[in-house]
Amino acid sequence: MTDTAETVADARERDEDAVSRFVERFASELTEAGMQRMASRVFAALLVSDTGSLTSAEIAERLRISPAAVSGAIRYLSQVDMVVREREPGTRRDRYRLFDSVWYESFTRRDQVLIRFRNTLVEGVEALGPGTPAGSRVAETVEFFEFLHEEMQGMLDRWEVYKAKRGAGS
Amino acid sequence: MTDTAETVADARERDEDAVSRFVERFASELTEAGMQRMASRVFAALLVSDTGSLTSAEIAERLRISPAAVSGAIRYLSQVDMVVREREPGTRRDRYRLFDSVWYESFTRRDQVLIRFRNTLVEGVEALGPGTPAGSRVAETVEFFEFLHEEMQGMLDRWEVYKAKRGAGS
DNA sequence: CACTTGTTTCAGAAAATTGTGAAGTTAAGG
DNA sequence: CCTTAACTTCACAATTTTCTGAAACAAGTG
Repeated sequence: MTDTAETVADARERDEDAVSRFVERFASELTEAGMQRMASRVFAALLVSDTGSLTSAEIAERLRISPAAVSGAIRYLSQVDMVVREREPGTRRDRYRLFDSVWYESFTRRDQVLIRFRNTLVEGVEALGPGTPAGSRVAETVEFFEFLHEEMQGMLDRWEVYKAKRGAGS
Repeated sequence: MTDTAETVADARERDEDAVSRFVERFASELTEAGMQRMASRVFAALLVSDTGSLTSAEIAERLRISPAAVSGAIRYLSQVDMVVREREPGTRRDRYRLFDSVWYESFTRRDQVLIRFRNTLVEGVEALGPGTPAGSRVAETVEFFEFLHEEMQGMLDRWEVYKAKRGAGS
C-alpha cells in the first residue's frame, strides 16, 4: 500500500527510509550478537518510536510481519525484561513499552549467565581434581567469572550515577 | 612408589565420564550464549586437557566428530583468538592450544562488538534527528555503550593486577 | 448474550544451519 | 619426485529454526 498523503507537518519530518534502514541494521547486529531475529527487529522498532512504545498492529505494519510473529517476539522481550506490556486504557489494545532501564536490565540478565557458567565450572574443577593442571586452569576460570560478577555490579552502579548526574546537569 | 593402595586424597585417576559430562554441559552453556556448537565443544575439550592443547585426531576421537567438524571449529576459534595453532615439531601434525589469556581475549573481542553497535547507533541518532525524543533515546544508548567501552578496559586491567598479585601471593 | 476487536496458539511450509563423507590440497619423508 | 599423512573444502542430506495463516481464545460493548 502507498503511504498516506503528506500532511503538512510543521517542521522537519524524519526520513522514514533512513530510519527503517537503521532499524534493520541495528536489529541485524543484535541478532549476530545472539538475540532472536524478530525480537531484535521489534526491539529496534520500539527504540526509534518517539514514545518508546507501540501497539502490536503498529509493529506488525512497520516491520511487515504477522501478528503471530509480534506475539512471539514480545513474549521473549518480556521474559528478559526489555519490554513491558501495558493495556491502553479505554481500549482493548495492548501497548508494548521499552523498559526505561533496558540496558541495565539486559546486563543484569547477562550477569545471571555468568553465575550459571561459574557454577558449572566449579563442578568441572571437582571432576578434574583441584590439584591437576586442567583442574587449576578451570579453577582460574572460576575466579575470573567471580571477579567479573563483582565488577559488573559496580559498573552498573556507576552508570546509574553517571546517568543521574548528566540528567540533572542539563 | 609401588604401593597400590589408594587413599582418598591420593586418587589420581580422573573420572573420564564425569569430565565428559562437564565438557558437554559447559559447551552447551556456551552455545546458548551464542557460540557455535562445535566450537563450544572443541573449546571445552581443550579446557579439560592437562596440557591445554590437543591434536585434531585427539579432539575428533574424544568428541566423536569428523575431522571436518574439527577443522571448522578450529577455524572459528582461531579467528576469535581463543585458540592458536602450532605445528608439532618433527611431525606433520598440528596442535591446537588454548590462548593463555582466553577470557581476556574473548572479552576484548566482545568490546569490538560494542564499538560496532555504538557506531550504528550514532547513525541512528542522525537519521532520527538529535532533538527528537527517539533521537535522544538512541543518543543515551550511545552514551551507555561508550561508558561500557571505557569501563571494560579498566576492568580487564584490574583482572590482570588481581591475577598477578594472587599468583605471587600463593 | 451475540458481536467485535485484539492477542495467542498451533501445525506446517519454507528457509537456514549443521555435520558428514569424499575429494582435494599441502607438505614431510623417503 | 613419489608416497603418504594431515588438514581443508565442498556438495549434500538431515536437522532445526523461523514465520505464517488459520483457528482458538479473551475481553470489552451494545
